[in-house]
Amino acid sequence: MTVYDDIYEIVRQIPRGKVATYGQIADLAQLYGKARLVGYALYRVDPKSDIPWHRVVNAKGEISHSSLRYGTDYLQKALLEEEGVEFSPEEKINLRQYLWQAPRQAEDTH
DNA sequence: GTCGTGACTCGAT
DNA sequence: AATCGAGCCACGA
Repeated sequence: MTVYDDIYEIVRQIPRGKVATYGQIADLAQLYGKARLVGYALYRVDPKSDIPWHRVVNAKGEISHSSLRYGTDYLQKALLEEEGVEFSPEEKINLRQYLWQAPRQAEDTH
């Protein structure tokens, strides 16, 4: 059991057509201020996994990626568009509209 | 064992 | 509004 498992669980809870930021996920995982771990966790995950990694974007609403890995930037944008998420001319997402409103006290379900 | 880097975020200038 | 720097933890060399 690692902190990554919590991150994965949270990412899986992101509803279709919504997006979440690294910082938000980190907060839900009780990792406030450690958003980099979230990015690292998603870096470790494979596109074929059950985790909707494409619904995770940075705080600016843009698609972030390390390097030219699998062209995941385009894939992510395509997947989000299929879910109904619109991109600005600058290829940004309007977080005011599409940001996932995480359930209150998600980290303390018991 | 140390050192550097990374799908990030925030506060201050 | 945009840019710079510091902070956080895990992993690879």
